[in-house]
Amino acid sequence: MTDDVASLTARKTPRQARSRHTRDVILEAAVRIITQDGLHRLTTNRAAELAGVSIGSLYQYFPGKEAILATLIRDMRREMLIDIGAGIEAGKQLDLRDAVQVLVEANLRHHFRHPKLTEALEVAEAELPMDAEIQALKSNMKELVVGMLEARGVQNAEQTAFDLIAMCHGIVHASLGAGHDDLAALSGRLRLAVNGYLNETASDQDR
Amino acid sequence: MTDDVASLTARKTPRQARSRHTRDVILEAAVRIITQDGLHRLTTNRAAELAGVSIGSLYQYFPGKEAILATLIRDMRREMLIDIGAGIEAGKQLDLRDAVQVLVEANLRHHFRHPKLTEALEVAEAELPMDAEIQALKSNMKELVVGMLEARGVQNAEQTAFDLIAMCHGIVHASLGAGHDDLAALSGRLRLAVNGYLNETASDQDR
DNA sequence: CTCATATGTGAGCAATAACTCAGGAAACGG
DNA sequence: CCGTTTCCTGAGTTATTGCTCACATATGAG
Repeated sequence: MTDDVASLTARKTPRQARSRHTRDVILEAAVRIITQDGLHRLTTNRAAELAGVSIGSLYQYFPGKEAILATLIRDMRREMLIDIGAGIEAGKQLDLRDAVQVLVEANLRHHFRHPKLTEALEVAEAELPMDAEIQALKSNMKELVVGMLEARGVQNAEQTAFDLIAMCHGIVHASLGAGHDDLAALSGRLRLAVNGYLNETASDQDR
Repeated sequence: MTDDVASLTARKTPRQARSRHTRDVILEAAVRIITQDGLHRLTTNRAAELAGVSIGSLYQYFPGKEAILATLIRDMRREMLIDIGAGIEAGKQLDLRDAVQVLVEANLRHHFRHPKLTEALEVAEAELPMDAEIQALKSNMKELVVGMLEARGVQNAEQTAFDLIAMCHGIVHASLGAGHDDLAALSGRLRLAVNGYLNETASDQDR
């Protein structure tokens, strides 16, 4: 009945190596369940069992399954934020289209690195009250992209970032769902979509 | 336990007006639950209660909640197929970009006509074994779009249709999730995305 | 009116999930 | 060593959900 954000944060932080291990084992088990059987098959009992840990231990670190999901989502968003930061740094000297493509490919690699998990966590995120940190991470990611666009003279950068991210996400999601697993081909199609949008908005300058 | 498609089809078809009514009342209750409380709050007991019908009656027409969802999905896809057919007919004389835009706006209106429901059903569809009719409906929809593109000289129409649908879906989904409810603005942005993609692929002819 | 068929009822069983708690085992500091 | 803190255990409680079944009621044809 606690519909609060409090129920999404860890209950106790490990102090010994032993406990950090059980915490990790629980998270790994959760990942295995999600990737193999799907999000709705994740339960606290099942996760504890698969982790080879008692249900009591699980509740010592997570107040519920939402907290487990929130932890995984946090980890994912942190990783993404780092990737985006690195991508922007790497594309510092590139022009608009190439710089965007660097980010697109970073995101693509993320999906291919964690097949199924990334998709599932994004679904979970949509139907979960996000805690402050997750929101901050997403906000930071957005700001990085917006800044990158603005630095290259894109007007209405907020809207552009929103749409570019949304349409890439749409294509990636649909492709993975349809079983397309050719990263290079996907990358090329995303480039088409992104460049097309950018050409259409910026009716003048660059290229 | 029955992971079959059999569990997705109706159990008994109504023969009297009375029973057709209870069947409809159940479906309406399911829709209310989904739109107000979300997909995961839909249970057979709850739906029966909200419908003012006994749980036994529900099971006379639906072997489980997946069957209810499958019915709603079928209805949605039928409606979409009709809309697409009408849209293609209406845009018969239009050029590629305008014809596509007609379809895009038909889809947009569908989302705005059934706020939340369409989104929820598409989520449900993704994690449900679709029965033959649903698959056929989706296949027909795709063929209509592909045919429309081919009739206007688009090469690689399959891929193009896939990507256009996916990117529009992505933008619509993200926008609705973010609370954007300005249909006209959304329509304009989708036009940008679509035209951009089309310009990028068809490096020659038309326009 | 009468009976066969169709439809409706809801108590209640079985399975599953979330979560607690009293107590035991391990680590750690001194 | 020994006491304290940390960590682990898992049977058991509570709540929810899916679903059945024996029985009640309505409808329609003859």
